[in-house]
Amino acid sequence: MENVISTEKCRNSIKALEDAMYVIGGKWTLRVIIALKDGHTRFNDIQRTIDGISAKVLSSVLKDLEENGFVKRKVDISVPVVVEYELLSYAETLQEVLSALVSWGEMHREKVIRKQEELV
Amino acid sequence: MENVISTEKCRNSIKALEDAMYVIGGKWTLRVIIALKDGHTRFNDIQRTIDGISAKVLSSVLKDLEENGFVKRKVDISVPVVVEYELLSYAETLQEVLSALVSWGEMHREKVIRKQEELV
DNA sequence: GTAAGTAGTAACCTTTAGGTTAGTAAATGA
DNA sequence: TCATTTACTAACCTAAAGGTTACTACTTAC
Repeated sequence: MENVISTEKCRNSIKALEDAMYVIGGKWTLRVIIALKDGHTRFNDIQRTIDGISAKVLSSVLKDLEENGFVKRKVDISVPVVVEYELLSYAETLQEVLSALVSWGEMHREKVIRKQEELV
Repeated sequence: MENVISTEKCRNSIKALEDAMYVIGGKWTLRVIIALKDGHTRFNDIQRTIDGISAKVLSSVLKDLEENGFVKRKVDISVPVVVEYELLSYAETLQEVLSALVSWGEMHREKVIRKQEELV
């Protein structure tokens, strides 16, 4: 019985992990979120901040972010139309994931550099 | 000056993030690490625990994990040959990332379910 | 004698995320 | 007047991750 419960817990964790990776695992997803956090709210502005992203990809990432409740798309019907992407508070729930990834990445990079230096 | 420093910090964080995603962002990478953590050390054993993974993919994931210092491949030259994959202590550095992803995924799933219920 | 298990690899195919190019329509700047 | 900016989209293409099938050579179990 104990066992059944623990394996089910385990399965749930794995599902959760896969869900998380599905939502934020894209090549550009987190970078777009960061650009929005840094105050870039408009399409071309975001595209300019993120080196290498194409309009097509940015557009689809923004749509996904909207669907997942991270972002609100606000259209100001003026001439010309102004579209603004607003980061919603739900995006803040990613903070822990984000900082865990960044600090692990920094640590890993240092390790890789140390290893390279040893080889010289 | 202030600005130069902060934008460089920012660029570094982004690099770190991308490095991290590059290393652990594969479809199966974290699942293999979890299987190893759960005490599955042999090839076919790991493959059986991870539903859907093919031998080819498992083989390449294990090679990557070895290269990145997460895993040691130990061959016991007996008849038949026994190969064991040992999780190294470096894999423990992923703990924070792993639990952040799992708990975020669980939270997100609950949110999605709540949303679906509202629509009924 | 044969089926299944050991730890994979080779060769091939498919899917899909992402990249590229071109174009919209209206407005502003040089 | 011509180029540029706005916020995209359509159509197409590429690369790479991953999937499938078949096979190795040896051993044990039935």
